[in-house]
Amino acid sequence: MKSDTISKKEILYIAAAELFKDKGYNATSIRDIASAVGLEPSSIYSHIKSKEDLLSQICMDCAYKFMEGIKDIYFQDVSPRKKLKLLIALHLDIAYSHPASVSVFNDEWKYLSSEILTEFVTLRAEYEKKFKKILMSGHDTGKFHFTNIDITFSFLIKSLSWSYKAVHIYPKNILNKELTTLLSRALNKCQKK
Amino acid sequence: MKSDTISKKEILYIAAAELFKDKGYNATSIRDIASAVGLEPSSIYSHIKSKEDLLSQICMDCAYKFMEGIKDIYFQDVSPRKKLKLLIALHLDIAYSHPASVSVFNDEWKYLSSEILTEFVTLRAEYEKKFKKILMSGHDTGKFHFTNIDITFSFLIKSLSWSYKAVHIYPKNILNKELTTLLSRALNKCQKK
DNA sequence: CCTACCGATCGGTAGG
DNA sequence: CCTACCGATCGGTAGG
Repeated sequence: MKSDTISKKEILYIAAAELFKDKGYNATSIRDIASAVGLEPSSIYSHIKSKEDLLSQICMDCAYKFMEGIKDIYFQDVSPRKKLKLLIALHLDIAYSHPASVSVFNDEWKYLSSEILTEFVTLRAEYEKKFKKILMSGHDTGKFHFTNIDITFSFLIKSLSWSYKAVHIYPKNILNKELTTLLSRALNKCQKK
Repeated sequence: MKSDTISKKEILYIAAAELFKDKGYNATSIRDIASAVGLEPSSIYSHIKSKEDLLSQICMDCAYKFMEGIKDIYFQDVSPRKKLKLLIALHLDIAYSHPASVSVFNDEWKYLSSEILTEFVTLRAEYEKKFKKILMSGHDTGKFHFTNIDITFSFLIKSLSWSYKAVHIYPKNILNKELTTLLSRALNKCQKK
């Protein structure tokens, strides 16, 4: 059955993500990928049409996972504080289930060629817009405290985007708890006693 | 005079940092660097001995700037909270004065070859150790609140390390103020009213 | 600092 | 999926 076999293309995809993460996209050759999956270099091209195909699939898959995740959160009828917690969980869920892909998504997307790059950047801009709207709704209701929305967004995204590196060090729930505490407090104004 | 001339080597260094930042180390060719400074590719080798020489100079210069900066802060007789503020200022000072180098330092160091890589990683480990000691001294005196020192360190470092991207967007003092507020609050336990 | 050039490696194709 | 191979580009050297 389709659903319980893993295609050669998927094997290539997984091997490529791992290699791109470790060596970087440009330093990874088709020959590296071929030998990782036990094929001759030219045989790769029976399954993909170019090296960049692998990169764009990895990056776009991740981008769509984040988009779907934030859309779901965005339209839920819960408080901004709860939405922030869901966003943290979203980043950790994706990072912990696909750490190599997230690494490539974070660090190698800039090597996408123009067509796909445009699509990627557009998606990322939509994500940023939704994320900022959630932050602003918390800001306007006095739940979140910050001055500059752009700085605050960049700060939060960078705080979340290294989490794929923690996959083999801490269980997800430990990281989730600590980051949730740190980030919630960061946006929370302290009452002076 | 030596002090008011800028050597060809320094020109190469600056051009390389800019190109490595924009295209990545592996995607930047000696020919790219040569044409950026108006030389023939082979002439580069009158000033440097290899392409990796440029990368290692950029990365190690940055690494030593951070080391010197943290040593100075570490031995000052001020509170942990003040030291954290000085650390934020250190990261912003270096990022704002050498944004391209900091970008390369952050993202391209992994392409250093083994000898220099070892030196780099050692320096970074020392930096991390000092940074964590500052955090722990605040923790032990009840000034900083966190559970996991490693997660908290990674969180802070990542929060600071994107600042080179902000150089052409916000004045340094704006970014400093916002980050100082966010990060101070992140480590600060809120008194319930 | 240049002209001329080298061996190695790259992504990818032809043909079966 | 393989053998055989291609043109392009790479970092770097020789020699002046």
